[in-house]
Amino acid sequence: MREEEETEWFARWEEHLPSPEELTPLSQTLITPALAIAFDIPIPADGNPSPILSPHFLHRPLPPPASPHLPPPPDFETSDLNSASAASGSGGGGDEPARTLKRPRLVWTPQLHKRFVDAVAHLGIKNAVPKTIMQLMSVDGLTRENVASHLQKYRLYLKRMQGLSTSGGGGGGGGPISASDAATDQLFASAPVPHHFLSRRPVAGLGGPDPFLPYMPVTALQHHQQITAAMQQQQHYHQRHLGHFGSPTSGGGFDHGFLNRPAVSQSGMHQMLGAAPGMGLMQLTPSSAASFVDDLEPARGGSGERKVLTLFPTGED
DNA sequence: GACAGAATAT
DNA sequence: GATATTCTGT
Repeated sequence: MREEEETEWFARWEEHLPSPEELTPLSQTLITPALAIAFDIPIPADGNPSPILSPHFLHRPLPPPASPHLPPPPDFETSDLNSASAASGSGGGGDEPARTLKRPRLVWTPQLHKRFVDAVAHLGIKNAVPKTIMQLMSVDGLTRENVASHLQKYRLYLKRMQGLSTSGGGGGGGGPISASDAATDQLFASAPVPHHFLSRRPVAGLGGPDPFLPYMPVTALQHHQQITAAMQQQQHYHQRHLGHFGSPTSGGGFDHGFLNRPAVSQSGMHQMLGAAPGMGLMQLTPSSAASFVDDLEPARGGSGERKVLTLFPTGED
């Protein structure tokens, strides 16, 4: 029956949820040492180098950059990043420090989005407001603005989904959530939308007994394994190149064998980003080194100075 | 003044 | 298109 299905997907989805421990921090400072020096920004070994992020990793025994888990990103050409950022980097000088201090663009990875959805689910769509969501997510460096922005988009997505399932129009026929091939859908599809989100409220006839699914507290979820999430992220990016999402059957699709591998020690990664001056991209990346390589892929080389920031759940909320 | 949500900009 | 920033209402 339907319920069983939901229970099933939920159970599976849950497995993919990142746990704070797995996700643990690894991030990078957004300000490279060079920049820090250039702009006289203090970088305490055990403190906050910048107001941008709270670098747990900073006082964390950072694994050597030569970590076996950190193979040189094939697609990621440091030189490109460097040169690209050179204009805005310390060398470019053209950019003001203010720019450097500017909060970098956050990339909502599937993992991060999962946390987001999870939080929203727990709060209930009605109580899900940026601040609360942010707190529930417990992601270091994540701001209310980040969440608000994402929430805005998420709502639009939900609305769209509702429209599809409600008006029965769109190819949604099969289920409530028929992932389209839009990038957005891929991301959002990576974290199932609780069905009750899609149902426009207890409509007569639907008779949803509970507006809520039995979501377990985030804290509980956090204890789950999540290596899979890392994989999904990787796949997410692969998909962008290879084509589509739902091809678990194909050898290259879902390789659960890989997913089920013992969690890679989160101990080290992301330092590399720090090595890319001018790169302010921030990504919440789970500890799996396996995924970070792909993560680094410059989502958009066009703009030249896109920045990514790596965030991570702190779990200390 | 803080926050949420929407609109607009990058 | 994704995310940030700004604007407006509460």
